[in-house]
Amino acid sequence: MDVVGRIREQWREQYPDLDLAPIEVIGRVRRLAALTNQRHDEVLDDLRLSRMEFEVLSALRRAGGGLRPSQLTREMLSSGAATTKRLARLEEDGLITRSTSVRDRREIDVRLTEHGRSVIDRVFPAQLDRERALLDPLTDDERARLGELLAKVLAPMDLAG
Amino acid sequence: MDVVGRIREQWREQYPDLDLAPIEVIGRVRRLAALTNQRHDEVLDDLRLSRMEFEVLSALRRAGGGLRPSQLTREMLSSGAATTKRLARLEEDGLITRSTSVRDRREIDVRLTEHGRSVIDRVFPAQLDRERALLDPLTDDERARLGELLAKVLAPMDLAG
DNA sequence: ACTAGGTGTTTTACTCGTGAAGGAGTGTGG
DNA sequence: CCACACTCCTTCACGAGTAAAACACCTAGT
Repeated sequence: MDVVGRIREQWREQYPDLDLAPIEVIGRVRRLAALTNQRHDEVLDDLRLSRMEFEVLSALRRAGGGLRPSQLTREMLSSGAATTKRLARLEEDGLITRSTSVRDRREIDVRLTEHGRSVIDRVFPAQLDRERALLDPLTDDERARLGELLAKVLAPMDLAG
Repeated sequence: MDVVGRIREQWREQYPDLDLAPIEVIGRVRRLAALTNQRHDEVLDDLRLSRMEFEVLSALRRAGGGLRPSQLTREMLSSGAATTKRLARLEEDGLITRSTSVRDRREIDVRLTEHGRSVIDRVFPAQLDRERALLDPLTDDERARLGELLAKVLAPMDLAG
């Protein structure tokens, strides 16, 4: 039995009449996220890059072109203030540029620099390998099934909030 | 297609030759954890209780008796310093007591007060209902299968560290 | 008994996130 | 045209987390 299974056992002893089934999913999702975040951080620490800075570079890289801070904020499920700080730091490190849009001068166009792009092109595949290794215990079919089931839970939540 | 599916599409356009399958699982796990944490927080905000304080009370409640700070730290995957701060606040609010152990005076025995216990006995079932609602899109079989698959990924990680 | 080393908790100094207020820019109805 | 409402981004004040050092205590070898 895994850690979450033992936790559920403990709860069952305390609350024998409660339906504790949701723990099996939600508890594991939260714990798995915490652990994968830790692993992610270990790799990035060596590169003097925080996980959230990595997220910014990733969002820019996969968008293919420039993004505005408000778009980045939406992608990252965090506050606008956090985005400003991350961008300031990434700009100082020469990984991105910020330029005010000509058509609407409230808007900022955030873009990867040459250097920023080369960093993310190096780091992203390495992170992907790391993630693939975590899924080694699953067969390809199981991995696909797991992805489907997660999508089924996630889809309505993303619509709602 | 859900948000993570669209993100994978974007990556595929940028890196057509990379195996992006891990995103389907890891990306969804992380996003789902972030969203469920947000929901959790909403409920707790009304009660002037932070999510991490709730985690402390939960760990104590399901343990059935007293725990030491180091045990709580392990349960919560966070630093010892964080545990100290949370316990200080919970003690001030009258939800727990801290007493130094007699046999080994380095150790602290953390226990729920009457009040702390009544708070968690009220809040925990409510959170469980909330979590059950999130899993409504799944049949019972799907929920069970999802739990199993997550356990399969989680078990080796928990052993490792 | 003394001390060297180990363990359990707290303190310190710092980073990073947040909500709310602020500043700058756009645009619309009178 | 101009004031008012709205949007986008940033700044501010603060709360919470962390790593590392400090502190308190125990224990085993001499």
